[in-house]
Amino acid sequence: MSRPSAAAKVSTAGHEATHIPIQDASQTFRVACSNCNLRELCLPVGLTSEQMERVDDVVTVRRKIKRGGTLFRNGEPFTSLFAIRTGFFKTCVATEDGRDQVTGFQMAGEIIGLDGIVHDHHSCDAVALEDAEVCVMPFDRIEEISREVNALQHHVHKIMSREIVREHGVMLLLGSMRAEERLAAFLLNLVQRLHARGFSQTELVLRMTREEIGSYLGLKLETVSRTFSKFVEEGIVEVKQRHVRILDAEALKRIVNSQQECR
Amino acid sequence: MSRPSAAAKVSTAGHEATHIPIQDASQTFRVACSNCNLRELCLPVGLTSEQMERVDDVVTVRRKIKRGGTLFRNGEPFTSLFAIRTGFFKTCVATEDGRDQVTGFQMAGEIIGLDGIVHDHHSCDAVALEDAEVCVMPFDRIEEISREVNALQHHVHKIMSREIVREHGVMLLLGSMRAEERLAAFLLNLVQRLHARGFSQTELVLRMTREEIGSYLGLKLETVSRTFSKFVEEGIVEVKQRHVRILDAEALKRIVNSQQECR
DNA sequence: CCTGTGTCTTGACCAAAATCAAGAGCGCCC
DNA sequence: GGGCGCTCTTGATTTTGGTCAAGACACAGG
Repeated sequence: MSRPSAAAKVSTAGHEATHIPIQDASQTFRVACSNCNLRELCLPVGLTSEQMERVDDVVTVRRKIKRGGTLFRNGEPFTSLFAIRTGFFKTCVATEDGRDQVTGFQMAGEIIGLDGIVHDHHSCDAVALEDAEVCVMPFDRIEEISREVNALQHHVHKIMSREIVREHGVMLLLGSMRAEERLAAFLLNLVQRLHARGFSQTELVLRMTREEIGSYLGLKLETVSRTFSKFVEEGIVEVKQRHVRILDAEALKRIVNSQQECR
Repeated sequence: MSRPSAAAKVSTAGHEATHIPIQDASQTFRVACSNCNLRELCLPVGLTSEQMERVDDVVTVRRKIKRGGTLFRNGEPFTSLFAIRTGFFKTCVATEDGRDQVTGFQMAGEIIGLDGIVHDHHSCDAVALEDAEVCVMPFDRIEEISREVNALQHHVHKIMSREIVREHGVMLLLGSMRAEERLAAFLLNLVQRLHARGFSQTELVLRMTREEIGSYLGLKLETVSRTFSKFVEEGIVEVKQRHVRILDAEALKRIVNSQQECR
């Protein structure tokens, strides 16, 4: 089915709650957050079992999306948020004249669809970059239950605030960093999020093309490619197509926060 | 006190609820949203008077900030959201190495402080660009009351979603537009928001420096200045320091969504 | 009124990234 | 297994916007 791939093989167990049981996805019929290995990513911690029961009702069904398929599209009515169970998504917005901008890459445990709340319609596309499965959470139900379970209410607020803060970071990146800094920041961010999910701290498989990375980082694909090559030359990373091994994370960190010294 | 200035003089009345009573600010002692001329910007519409009474309790006090002063700073504990009553703010984030990025400009009726929810601490600075007054809304109280008043709950969600969508737009701007497009989009956005508040559709007074505009748009101040000059040469705007008169809004719109045709 | 400071404009030059182009590598489908 | 996409890499060239520098302008404070 889906492929845990190189990165998954080197996963360093440990975090019991962040280990992703990709194979189980299709076998799980009981849709219950309380049983879900990702619950510590999606849900508030420290719920009583009563509260947990209420929260279980937030997820109605699951939905599978094939690679290349869309979870939702700009303009479609908004009804639900989605928690990613497996797979990898990109979200992107477009101008009238056809240019588009990847606004984020989302992985297991992350919540997608928040853009739709304000106008009752989605304002971006969510595209699966690999076969994926999501938990469908009707938003009116989220609102209903979060009136009863304070921890859920606060958790929803936090998720939205987190997204706002993340986007601040992207604005900083797009507004004031050079190509190398952007790519370094991107790699560090990806590997950090993967690591939090039990994958390697040093190896990753990119699920997106150079063009998609470029779109996210405000660069052309050629620049992304050249910058990868530069990092390889400098011995900072190894790159074989979409497989990336980080040899010198410190160097990447140095690149990110110190444009001054380099010039 | 604060200055309505050129832009205010040409304001085209009409919208009764969006007319800003700058002079009244300091005279108002009863802190009540129900009396506030900005309530249609801050609050859900169609509340019953009972609900309105509950919602009035969201705002505890008002706070004045002098030009140049900060409403909150990166790292400070988060307790409240703020509704801007009068004045104009910028929010900005910074990297360790000192670069900073303006993430937004906020005006009357807009809500500020959402970044603080996720970590109980603010992650950006909010600086007043002119003397300002805000309504302080303790967040625990917002959560409490929004459990009782569904419309408020949904409104809070919408405000956060709106911010997320706005930031998507900024990412699109930073990631894929050229200098002229960025500045054109910026001017159109500003004037549109001012117009919604009863000000002119064609005249505005910039409350921020060229450098701050540049930071927001991912450009250097010289580029902002040059781009203004270019627009002036082309007869699209008139610029006298911070006074801007838009002569040809259509031209600005054309610049924003059509990099293709121009080249 | 004058001076000083912060802000803005403009010019000359430079560097980073975009563009255009060619070709290599890989994987998918027949 | 072979051939056709698509993706990626790399080079040459152009363009955009950044950098450095000088001076103009406007406003606040003495």
